[in-house]
Amino acid sequence: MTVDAILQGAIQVLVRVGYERANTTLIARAAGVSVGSLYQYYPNKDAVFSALLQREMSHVLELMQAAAGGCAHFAERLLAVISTLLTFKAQNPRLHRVLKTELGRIESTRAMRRLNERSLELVEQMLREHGDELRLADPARAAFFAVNTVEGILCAALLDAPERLSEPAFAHELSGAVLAMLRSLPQLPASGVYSSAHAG
Amino acid sequence: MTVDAILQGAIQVLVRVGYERANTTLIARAAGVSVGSLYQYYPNKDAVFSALLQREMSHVLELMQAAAGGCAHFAERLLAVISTLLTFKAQNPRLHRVLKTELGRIESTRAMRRLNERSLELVEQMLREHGDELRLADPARAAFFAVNTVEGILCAALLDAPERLSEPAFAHELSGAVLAMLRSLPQLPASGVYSSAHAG
Amino acid sequence: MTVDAILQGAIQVLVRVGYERANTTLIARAAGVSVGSLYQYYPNKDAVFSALLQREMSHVLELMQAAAGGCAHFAERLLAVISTLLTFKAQNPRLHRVLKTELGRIESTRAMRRLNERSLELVEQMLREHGDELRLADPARAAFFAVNTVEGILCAALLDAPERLSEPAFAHELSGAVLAMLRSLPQLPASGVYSSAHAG
Amino acid sequence: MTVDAILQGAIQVLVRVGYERANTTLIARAAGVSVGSLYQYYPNKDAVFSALLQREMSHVLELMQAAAGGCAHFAERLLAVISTLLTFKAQNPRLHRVLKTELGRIESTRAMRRLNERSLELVEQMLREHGDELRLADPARAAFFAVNTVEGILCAALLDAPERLSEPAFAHELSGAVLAMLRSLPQLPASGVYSSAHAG
DNA sequence: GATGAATGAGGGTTCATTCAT
DNA sequence: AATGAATGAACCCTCATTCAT
Repeated sequence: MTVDAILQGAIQVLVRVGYERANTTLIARAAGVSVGSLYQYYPNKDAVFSALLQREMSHVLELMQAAAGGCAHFAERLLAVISTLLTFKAQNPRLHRVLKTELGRIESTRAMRRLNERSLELVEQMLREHGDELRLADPARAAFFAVNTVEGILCAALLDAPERLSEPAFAHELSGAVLAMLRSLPQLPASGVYSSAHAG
Repeated sequence: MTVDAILQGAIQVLVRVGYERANTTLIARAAGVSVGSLYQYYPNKDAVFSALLQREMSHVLELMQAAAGGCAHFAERLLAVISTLLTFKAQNPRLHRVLKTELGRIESTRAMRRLNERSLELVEQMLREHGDELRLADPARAAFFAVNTVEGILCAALLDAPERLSEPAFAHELSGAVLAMLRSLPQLPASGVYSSAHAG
Repeated sequence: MTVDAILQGAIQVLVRVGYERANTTLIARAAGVSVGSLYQYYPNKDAVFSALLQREMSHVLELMQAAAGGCAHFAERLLAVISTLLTFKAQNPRLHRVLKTELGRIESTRAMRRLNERSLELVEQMLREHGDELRLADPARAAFFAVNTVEGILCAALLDAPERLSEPAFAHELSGAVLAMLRSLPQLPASGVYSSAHAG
Repeated sequence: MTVDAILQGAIQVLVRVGYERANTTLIARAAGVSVGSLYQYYPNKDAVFSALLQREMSHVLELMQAAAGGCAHFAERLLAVISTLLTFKAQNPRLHRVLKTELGRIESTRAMRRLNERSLELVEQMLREHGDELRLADPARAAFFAVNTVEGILCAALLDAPERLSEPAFAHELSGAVLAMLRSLPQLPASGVYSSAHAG
């Protein structure tokens, strides 16, 4: 309850004044609690931002996971996942811009690393599930490329044109680009049966 | 002279302790000058980081521009440019990681915006010069995708595996991926044959 | 409580080292609080001095107002008010010398201006209440002359001979001088006789 | 030459930014010389302001002394002296406001004390020269009252209505007020001859 | 004599954190 | 558990002064 209020306060403050000017008093005030309470739930300032970052990431990861279900083809699934991601960030672009561009130091926290890995794994998992269709030689590497391509373009969009983030056209464009990229990556050698068939 | 020493000091400090813990005294000390001198050349702390960021970006932009010359085909050129970029950042990955991930607020400086635009323009220019080969419907948009794909992947590599940054294989992989992405983007309607057909 | 301690600290420091050498650390130390506390109650250093100046002025204004009551004739009243003022400043001449001679810039604060006006108004009011006796053509102007004459002489006395400030002879001298000055200022045209003559 | 340029620079800076923000670099720049040169002629910053204050005071004292000559009656002389003073300060009211209200600490310099005394002596001398007319029991005390009355009113006028400083009406008003004050001060007992004549 | 870059002590201010209530 | 006043280390920045050229 209080924990949640604090994270909401942190969001408000980050959006309003940015990371540098965000301080615990401001966050506590925005949360409607006292600084003392803030320190009862979080050991220090960075822990608040770290928790916020983790919550947001976990949340969007779940949304993406949910969106991924119930799609037959990989292209559909990719689009669904990317749309979900863009729609999520479009709900509060200022916040996500700040999280992306001003919280760098925190991102190297161990907990953050694990979450980053989880999102890589989610995508890798997707790629593996469509192994027949994609035939990627190295799904982990492909996931790394796909995830960071999306992150890079999303981050730039957050800065340049946050209002276009939620346009379906953007999601289509982006997922098309990522798909093309994935198809260009090294593929598994043609599987036995088919290749011998061709050879035959 | 002193200006340069200060930027070198800033680099050392950023590498050693990161942005949050970097302070003007530390920078001045690392530069071998006094704080007063630092403030004689830069109006405030952020101006130092801003100047550093600009210098690094300008430098790599020039290197990339030079690398772009003397390549016949687009694929070659793209590879040359990406290799140059990766090689440059690989020279001091810790620095470039910090610049990329902890200096977010500074990046919204006007001067930084202009440099970002310059790099977009450089790539857009490249794409236009190979218009016949690529036939991109919207070179500016394509440049936006290409640049930010590279940035996203580069940034992740800086965090995860800085040592692999300078491997030629990585540059090949990345430039191949970008090329594939570019080829998937909307193309101009076919010309040549049809137009002559119309003309005929 | 803390607020008061800070003002007492400011007084001590002003008396001990003067305005130029007074700094927030010194004031806080003299007040027995931390710098942080000082800044919890005052937005900046000058605000402390401003508050002190205001408090002292408000205080003496009230004392003067009280002293003014219960005097039948203007001469008595003027003497009472001036005696009060001199006695007040004589309690801490070093402080009031510093306040008068080293805090010039602060005096142009809006709050200070208003207090200055209040003291002018107090005197103007006094002059108007004794309109029959004094017959001043321009009480506001007369107040301006009277107040600043007292201020000028008081300020010089604070520098030259603070110990004589509380001597009753000085108050008598000064109030006599001010009274003479007031009587020399332009008067209203004679009334009474003439008006009744007209009426007759 | 350079000395004079520095004082002119100091005036410009005081007028433009006030005492607190006035620094040696600014003064040197305004004077068209280097900081080094400033320190060749003045041992430290305060010495510059002190010299300026002394020069201005000496100058106006000379002007007042000159104006005092060639006046038969005391009233004329007083008016001439006060007019000269007001006219002088009216030439640069901002400067003289700053000198009066922000340079308090410097005014307690020994050199300043001597100049203050000189101006008191000038007036005392005047009062003595018109001894027959004024019959003041204590000319030094009278000078103290007169000088500081003028200073007090002048200082307030400098703050409140600098533009009216040069109006002849103001000088008349002020000199009339001072005259009345002087006439109210304790007088010498009637001299032998006359009093016996009256008595007889 | 003149210059002005360099110095670094000093001071204003902030803010993460604590702890008595 | 909650509060928020108090703390004081830390940091940005200024500027009087020096001194090598």
